[in-house]
Amino acid sequence: MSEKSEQKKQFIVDTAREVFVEKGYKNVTMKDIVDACGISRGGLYLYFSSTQEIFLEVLGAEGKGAEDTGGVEELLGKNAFASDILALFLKEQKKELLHRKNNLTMASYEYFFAHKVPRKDNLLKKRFDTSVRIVGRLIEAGVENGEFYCEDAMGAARNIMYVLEGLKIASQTRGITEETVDREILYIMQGLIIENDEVGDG
Amino acid sequence: MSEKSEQKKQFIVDTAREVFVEKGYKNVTMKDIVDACGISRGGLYLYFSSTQEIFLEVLGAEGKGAEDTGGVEELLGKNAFASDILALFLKEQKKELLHRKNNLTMASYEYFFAHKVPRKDNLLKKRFDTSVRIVGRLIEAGVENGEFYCEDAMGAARNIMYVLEGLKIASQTRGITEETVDREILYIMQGLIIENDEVGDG
Amino acid sequence: MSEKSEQKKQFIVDTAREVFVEKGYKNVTMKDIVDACGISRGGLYLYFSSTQEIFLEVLGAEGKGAEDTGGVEELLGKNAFASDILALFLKEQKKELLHRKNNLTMASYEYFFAHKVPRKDNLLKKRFDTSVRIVGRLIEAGVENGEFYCEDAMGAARNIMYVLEGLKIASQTRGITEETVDREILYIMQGLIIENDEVGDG
Amino acid sequence: MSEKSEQKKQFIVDTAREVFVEKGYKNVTMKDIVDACGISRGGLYLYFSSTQEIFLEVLGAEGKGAEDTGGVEELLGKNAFASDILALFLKEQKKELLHRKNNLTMASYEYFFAHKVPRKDNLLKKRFDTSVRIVGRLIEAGVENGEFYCEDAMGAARNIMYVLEGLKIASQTRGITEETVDREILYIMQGLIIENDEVGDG
DNA sequence: CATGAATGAGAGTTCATTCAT
DNA sequence: GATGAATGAACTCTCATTCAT
Repeated sequence: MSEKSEQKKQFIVDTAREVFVEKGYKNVTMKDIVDACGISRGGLYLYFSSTQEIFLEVLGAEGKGAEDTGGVEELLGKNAFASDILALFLKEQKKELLHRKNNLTMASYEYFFAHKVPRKDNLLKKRFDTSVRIVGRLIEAGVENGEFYCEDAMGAARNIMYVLEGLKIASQTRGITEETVDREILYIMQGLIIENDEVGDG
Repeated sequence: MSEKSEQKKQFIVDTAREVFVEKGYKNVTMKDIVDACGISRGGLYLYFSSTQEIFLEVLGAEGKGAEDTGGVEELLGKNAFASDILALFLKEQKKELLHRKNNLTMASYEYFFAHKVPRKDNLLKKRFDTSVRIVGRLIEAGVENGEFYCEDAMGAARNIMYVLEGLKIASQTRGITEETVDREILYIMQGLIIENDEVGDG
Repeated sequence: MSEKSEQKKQFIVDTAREVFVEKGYKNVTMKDIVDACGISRGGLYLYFSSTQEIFLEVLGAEGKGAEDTGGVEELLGKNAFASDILALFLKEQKKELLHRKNNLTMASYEYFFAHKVPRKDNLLKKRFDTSVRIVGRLIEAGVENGEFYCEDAMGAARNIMYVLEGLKIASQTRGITEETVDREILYIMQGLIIENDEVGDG
Repeated sequence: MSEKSEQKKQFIVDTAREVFVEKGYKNVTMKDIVDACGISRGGLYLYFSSTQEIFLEVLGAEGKGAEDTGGVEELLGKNAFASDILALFLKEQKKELLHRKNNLTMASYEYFFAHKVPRKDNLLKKRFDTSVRIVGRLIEAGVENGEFYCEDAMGAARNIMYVLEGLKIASQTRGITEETVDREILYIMQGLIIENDEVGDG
C-alpha cells in the first residue's frame, strides 16, 4: 500500500505541476487538481490538504532535478573552456526565459508573494545563491586560465544572476523578445571576455 | 456634485492603494475595499465595477508622481556631477527595495501575471524603458565630462535596470538585506567610475 | 406647477410604455424607466413609487384610445356591409397579432400573471367583453340583412374572440405566420357568410 | 450512486415543479428551489445551474405524461362514439382550465415570453399541433360514422384548440367561471353534432 | 483507501428605495 | 420640486472541506 500510495502521490504532484505551470499559483483550486488528476475530491485530501501543500511538493520535486544547474559543475571538472560553459549556461537560461508559459516561474513568484518563508528555507533564495556560487566559480576558472578579465568574480556572478532574474520577471510581466535576451547576454559576455583584438593591440 | 464625486473616487483609490499594498492584487476583493473605505457594497459599484478597474486607477495615479524618476532629469540640467545624480537615483531605488511592504510592486507583478497586456500599453514596460533612457543619458553625461568610463552607455543602463528589477523581485519573494543592495550598487558604480587612485597609479 | 407636473407625468408614462413594450413587465426596473426618461432616480419617485404603478397608468392610457374598438361601432351606424366591417375588424386584429414586438400584449399578460385583480376591475376582461359585445352586434346586424347565417350571434362572437386570444398568446410564445392568421380568419368568415353558390344551388 | 443521484434529481424536479406552479417562471430563484427542496445552496448546483435548466427539465417531465393527450387516441381505436371521446377530451381540458393554480400554464407562458425558442423546438407549439391533429382525426371519425357534420375537420380542430388556448390565457389573467367554459364547450359541440331532434323535425 | 454528494461561507453584482442638498 | 449618491437586502455562483458509504 505504501508503495502504491507513494506512486499515487507522485502522480498527483506531477499532474498538479502542469496545472500550476498553466494557471499560476493563486488561480489553482483543489477542484482544478482533482479534475486534472481524474480522482475524487476526497481522494486528493487523503494525500494533501491544500494547494499550498501540493505546491510545496511540486517545488521540492522540481529542486531535485534542477539543483545541478544544468551540468555546469561537471563540465567545469572536464577542463572545458569557461567561456563555452558560461555561454552554455546562459543559453539554457535563455531558453527558459523565452518559454515563459512552460515553467513554474510565475507560480513560484506568486507563491512567495503569498507566503513569507524564512530566508534560510526559501527555495528561491537557495537556488539563486547556488547559481551565483557556480557562476562565480566558473568566472574564477575563466580568469585563471586567461579567458576572462574580472576583478570581482563573485560580484560579476551576482550581477549576472540579478540581470537574469530581472529578465525573468520582465518575461513574465511584459514578455521579452529573443533580441532582448541576446543583447543582455552579449553585454554580460563582453564585460568578461578579453577580446583578441585588444590583446593584440597591447 | 461632480466635485464631490471626484473627491470620493480619489478617496477610494487612495484607500484601495493601501489595501493593494498590503494584500497584493489577487487577494483583494471588492469587500476588502468596501470595508477599508467604510462605504456600502453598492456604493463602491457607483465608482468602480471590479478590483481590476480600481487597480488600474491606482496604478495610473501612481504613475503621475513617479514618471519623472525622482527628479533625475532636472538635476541633469543643473550641471550636477553625474556620479552624484546616479548615486542619488540608486539611493532612491534602494529605499523602495527595502520597504517592500510599502509599495505596489507585488500587486503590480501579480496584476501583470494575471492580465496579459499588449506590450506597448504595458505600464511596467513603459516605466522600465523610461528609466533606462534616463539612466543612459546620465551615464553618457558622465562619460562626456570624464567621470565615467563606459563604451556602451545604454547597455550599461539596461544592465543596471535589470539588476534593480532582479533585486526587486528578490526583495518581494525572499527579502533582501541592506547589505545586499549596497553591494550591488557598489558593484554598479565601480563598473562605471574612473577611480582617481587607479588613474594616479597608472 | 400642477400643469407642468401633469405634463411630466404624462411624459414618463409615454416613455415607460416603450420600455414595457420592449421588455415586458417583470423585466422592467425603475432604473430602466429612469434611464429611458433621462430623469433622476428620485425624480421618478415623485410621481410613481413602483413599476406596477407606472404600468397601471400605461395600461389606463392605452384604454382611452382603444376603447372604441377601432371605429367598428361608428361604421355599424353607417349602414356598411356587416361582412365588410367584420373583415376590417379582423384585419386590424391581424395586424396586431403579427407585430407582436410592438404592443403591450406580453407586458399585460405578465402583469396579470403577477397581480390577481378582481374580475370586475380587470382591464383585459373588460376589453374582451366589450369586443364580444360589439362583434356580437355586428353579427346580428349581418344576420338581419341576410349577409350572415348564425343561430347564436353572441356565441359566435365569443368564439371569434377566444380564437383571437388564442392566436395572440400563440403569437407571443411561439410566433405565428401570416398564413396561420389568414387561415383562421377565413375559417371564421366561412362559418358566418352565406355563400352565393350554395344559395344558388338550393 | 448514479441511482441515488437520479432520484435526487427527480426529487428536485418534482419539488421545483410545485414552486413554478405557485410562483410562475420569472419569480422563481435558485434560493426558492433550494428552500423548497430543503437542500443547500451549493447542493442544487450539483444538479442544475440555473432556473431555466430546471424549468426545462420540469417541462420535459411534464411532456412524458401529457403527450398522449389523455388517452384519446386509444379510445379512437376502440370504436367509441366520437362525440363521447370529444366530450371527454373537452372535459379534461375544462378541468385544467379551472384549476389554474395547479398547473404549469403560467410558468410556461412566462418562460416562452422570456426565451424565444426556434419554432420547431417549441414545446408549446408541438403540443398544440399534436392536439390539433388528434382532435382533427377525432372529428373525421365522427363525420365518417354520421355523428358529426363538418366540412373542414382540421379547420374545426384548429378552431377548437385556439378557443381552448384563448380560454387558457383568460383563465390565467382574469379567471374564468365554470359556466364560461361550459358555454364554449357547448358552442363547439353544437357546431359539430347533427342533432336528432332537428333532423326529425325537418 | 476511495468516492463524490453535500454543506455553507463568502465573493460578485444589481436594484428599490431613501435622503441630504 | 429635483437630484443622484448612498444604502443594504437579495440573488447568483464557486469552492474548500467534510463525511457517510
